[in-house]
Amino acid sequence: MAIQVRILPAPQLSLRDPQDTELGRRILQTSIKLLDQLGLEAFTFKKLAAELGSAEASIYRYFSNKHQLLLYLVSWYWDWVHHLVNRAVAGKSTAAERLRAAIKSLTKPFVANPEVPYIDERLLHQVVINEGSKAYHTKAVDQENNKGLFLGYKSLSSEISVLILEIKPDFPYPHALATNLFEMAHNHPYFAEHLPKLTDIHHGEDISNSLEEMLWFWVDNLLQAK
Amino acid sequence: MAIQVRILPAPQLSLRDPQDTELGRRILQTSIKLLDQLGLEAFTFKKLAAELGSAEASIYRYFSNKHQLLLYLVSWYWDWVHHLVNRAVAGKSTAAERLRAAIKSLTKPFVANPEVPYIDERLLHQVVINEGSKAYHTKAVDQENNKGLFLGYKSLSSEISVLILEIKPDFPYPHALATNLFEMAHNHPYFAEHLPKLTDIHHGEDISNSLEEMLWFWVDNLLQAK
DNA sequence: TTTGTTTAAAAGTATTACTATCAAGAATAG
DNA sequence: CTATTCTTGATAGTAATACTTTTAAACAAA
Repeated sequence: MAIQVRILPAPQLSLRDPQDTELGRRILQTSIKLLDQLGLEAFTFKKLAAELGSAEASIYRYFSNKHQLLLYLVSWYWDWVHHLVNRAVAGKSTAAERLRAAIKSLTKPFVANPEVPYIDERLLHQVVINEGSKAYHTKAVDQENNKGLFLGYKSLSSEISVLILEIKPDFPYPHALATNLFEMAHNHPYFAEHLPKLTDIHHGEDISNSLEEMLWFWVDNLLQAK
Repeated sequence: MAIQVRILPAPQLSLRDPQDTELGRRILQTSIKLLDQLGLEAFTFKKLAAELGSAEASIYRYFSNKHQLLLYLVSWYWDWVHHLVNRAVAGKSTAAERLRAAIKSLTKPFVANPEVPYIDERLLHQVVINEGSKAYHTKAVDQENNKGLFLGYKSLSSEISVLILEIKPDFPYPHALATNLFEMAHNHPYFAEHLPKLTDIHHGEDISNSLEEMLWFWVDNLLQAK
């Protein structure tokens, strides 16, 4: 019996859920590939349609523009990471073990055998590292936030901050620390590759291990505050 | 005698230095205002020209596109903050005092009497908070980095990491901590305003004081690591 | 006075970001 | 099994964007 994971992004994130149709799933799969290759700026629905052997107008039936598609993908990503965190945290008995496991999931948000056939989690992880911050750095943030488009990110952040408070109930900055962990988990691999002067971890082999170590160092020392 | 501060961005950051001409200075002044009002996506050279009562083609003589203009402004910003940090650090006798002063400059990068008449530092600070990360989240990062377009940011980061090592010579992540301070200094005011669930500081009156306090808390605890 | 530089104005091109229409095929309901 | 609805691909069209080019006037420098 194969257990299928299905992430359910809020309906406002698309005109209709692309996961429901063959074309929709191919849009997701191919847009991740193209976003990785071209970057958000050079990515267009026209190029995506060409790659799909489909028509521009067909894509517009799923997403009203490329920003909405990006929001969908980013939101999918955070729901996915949330799922991984939940699974990793499940067995652990102490709060410290749970936080440690959560950090491990954050720094390695993909699995050997992809569970969702039309999403390459490894590639999506790259895309979110490269383009993710553009999802909320826009003039429409407040509107989009009111529509609940950032709930995935916020609810994971909130869950991590609960873990933090379990370890140290009087820690004054649980949300900031949680967010900080996410930001570091994405920024430092990017810096290591492109702007190495800005970090101390090194591009190459086991970057996710040194990243995990660094995040744990942060948590461990900040939670020792008296 | 009036002492004039003049920031000198690398020549590669513009086709010709806008600070040299009246039109150039008006381009800087007005583009900051428009970027703040419209955001990078809706900002165009056409609108800027209209606002200036000038022609689109005239602006293209200074900057080859809006991304280059953004890079120029961001670079100018970091050189400016570097200047403030240098000044703040100057009198202090201990490394801890110097770091504390640097953090203060980071969280309040403007002065009562603007020293550069054609740049509103307060507004530029806002623009860099909102749009700054787009300067390096692009497919051309590596090229642009090789051309030295991010030297302003990197050299300030390097200076702060030296301060960190003066306090604790065996601290394993001086660059990451320095970068982290910059990122937090920009992200958390943004979060406080738009995505308050992601932070613990509050939008309003003395946000820069609570921000300074939080950054110091970070530094102080991380540097206590044994 | 001549020369060079800088600008505003206008016009033109290629691409982007959509919107609308239509016909064929697939799925679905009665 | 037929009528209807839904979905897609194809085509065309529009407005805005991101430039580039040319020209002529203003001005500054030699």
